[in-house]
Amino acid sequence: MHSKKTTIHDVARKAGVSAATVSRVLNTPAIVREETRNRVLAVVQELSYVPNPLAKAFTHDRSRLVALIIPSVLNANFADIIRGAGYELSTEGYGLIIGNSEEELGQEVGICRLLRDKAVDGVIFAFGTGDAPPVSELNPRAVTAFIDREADSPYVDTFFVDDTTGMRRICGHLAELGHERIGFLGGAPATVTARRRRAAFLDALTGLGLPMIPGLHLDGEWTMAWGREGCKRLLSRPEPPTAIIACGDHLAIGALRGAADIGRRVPEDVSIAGYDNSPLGRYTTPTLTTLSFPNYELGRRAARAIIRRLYQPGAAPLRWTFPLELVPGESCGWLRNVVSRAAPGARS
Amino acid sequence: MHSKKTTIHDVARKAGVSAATVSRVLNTPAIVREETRNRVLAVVQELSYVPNPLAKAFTHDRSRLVALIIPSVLNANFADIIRGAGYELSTEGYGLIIGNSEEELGQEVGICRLLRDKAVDGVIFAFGTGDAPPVSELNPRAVTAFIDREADSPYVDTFFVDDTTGMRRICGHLAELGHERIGFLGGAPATVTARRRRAAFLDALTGLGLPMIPGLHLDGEWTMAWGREGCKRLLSRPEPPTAIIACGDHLAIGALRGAADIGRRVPEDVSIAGYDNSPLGRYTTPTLTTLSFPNYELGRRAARAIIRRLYQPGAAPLRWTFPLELVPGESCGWLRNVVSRAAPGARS
DNA sequence: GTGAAAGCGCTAACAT
DNA sequence: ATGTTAGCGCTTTCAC
Repeated sequence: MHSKKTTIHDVARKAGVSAATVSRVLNTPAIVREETRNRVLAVVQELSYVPNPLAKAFTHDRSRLVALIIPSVLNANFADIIRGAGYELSTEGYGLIIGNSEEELGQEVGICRLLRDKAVDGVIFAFGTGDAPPVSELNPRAVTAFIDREADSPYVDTFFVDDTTGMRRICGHLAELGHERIGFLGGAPATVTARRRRAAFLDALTGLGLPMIPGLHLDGEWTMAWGREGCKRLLSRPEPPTAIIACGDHLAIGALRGAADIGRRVPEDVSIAGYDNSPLGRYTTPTLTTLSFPNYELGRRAARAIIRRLYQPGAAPLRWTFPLELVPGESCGWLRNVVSRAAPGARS
Repeated sequence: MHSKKTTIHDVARKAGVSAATVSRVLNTPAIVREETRNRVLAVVQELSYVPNPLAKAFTHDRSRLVALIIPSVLNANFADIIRGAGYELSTEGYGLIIGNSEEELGQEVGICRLLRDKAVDGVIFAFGTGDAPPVSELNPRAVTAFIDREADSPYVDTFFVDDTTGMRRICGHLAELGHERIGFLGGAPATVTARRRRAAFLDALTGLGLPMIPGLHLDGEWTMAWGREGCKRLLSRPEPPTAIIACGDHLAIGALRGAADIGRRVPEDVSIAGYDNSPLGRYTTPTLTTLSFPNYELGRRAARAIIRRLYQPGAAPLRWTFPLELVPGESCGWLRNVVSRAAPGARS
């Protein structure tokens, strides 16, 4: 049990040099004479000296900590963002703090306060509410980056996915399969993500000349439970949709279950499409037709952007939009199968 | 644009007091005269002064940061541990750093090095490899807690789940349903968790007087892919098991898919049980018979333990074992259905 | 190339 | 009840 931690002065004394020299050996080895350097290094080794990170952080006024605020750690997609950001940050010697907002602005405020007390160097806001993130609660020095969320100031980097094209791909796919009555399961309307996807969906419908049936477009929450419930609601209508787009894989998985609850088979009775290419979608039965979603990449890019901006505060703001590609699965099928089977009411 | 951050001295000067008094107002308000206090508080407000957290951390020699090292953020169970720990920590003003070990000891070493540079106050090791965690790489002052992993030193708190009873419950359930040929899909044998669950399974078999058929007990990895593959392997045997226990819900979900791949129905053709009560198991079709698993609670308790030990370094080590209860789902059914294999008659 | 000294912002004795 | 002083461990001028 060491009575005291060894400091730079202990090393200096033992090596017969000044603390400044030890510091130089450790930080800018090139500028110190080789002989001195080796001597110091030997003592460092011998005493197994490790510079006090807290003191370093203090003198540098940098914690080398970056936070990622996401609506939920339970969603496998967000988990991939964590992975991407974590990978990028750790290779640069940065630590990653996770903030779980549960989609509430209040929580975000609390998290930001906490982060201020942790002196994080940067914050990535991913998805979340439509409200402006409470950056004012942050350490003013902290730089920010946004994922699928609009920035409220210049000099922040933003990363989006191309929902417009993505929705067009999914809708186009369903249209090719003969579907016209397409239901839509939306996320929490309080989130920009949900609003944007909904708008993109309607846009795609129009672009493809498909009928617009507002009663088939439901808003909800970002939970599997809602996917299940919403799906049942849609399928229980007198004129149910023949295909349903759930604008998130979690919703889609819930929808799959909802269909099963009321004895509808997918895709024989109804086609169901997801949105974020969750790894889970490869294991459901049927597998999910969905959209490739660059979660890992989004996390990496946002982390990169933070680090970059830490070193070049005035760098031009990045604004990146990732494409979304169709990932065909078994959950969407031809309309004729539905027609031959479904009984209820007339068709439009 | 502030040319400089306002410090405690700025506040002191403006309020006509010493820095020490400002510090007292902020930290131990009770001991300063009300009038002075109010005056200082007013200035704090006016200058919107926020104490430099880095300086605080430095002087206190405490970062108020705790790390959680888990094998994967992609697993919904681990996510619940994150949630539990995050909740507990944030209410105490602690930040949570996530370390993703991907089950590799090498990664753990790297993470611990990183954490040392972040001067974390405590580390929770959850699951992971069977090797001793590289605590030596940590800041020696950091306290530790372990989840489902054996501690290598006294004075650390450990949290386990009662695999023995848990496995007995599952096996007992299957036995009641008439199953005797029970297959087992294990996790990565390098992890203690996998080894313990396997041992508990064999133990349960013996306890129930069920036949021990080693060929039906497979080791693998902690992935859905392995669950799928392993399941197919078991079911393709000349004498396949009538029930399979996957010792993790991810494995079980993979197994469900594996059964579907080769056209076996669950539970009509084969029963499949999971292990960690993942929320996903409620949404699969069929829903998973599994074991309640106190992930959130494990995270909370471990975080609590860390905080406690931070304040009482010499506290007696905690060793807690959580019970595991059966969570019946649709994925396990009566043996007679398997035997007859014709009509899907009664369901359990 | 290296040392001396100042200082980052805060807190904790010690005085008063 | 409040002010003074002395660090915490490191980096960084500025001399030499």
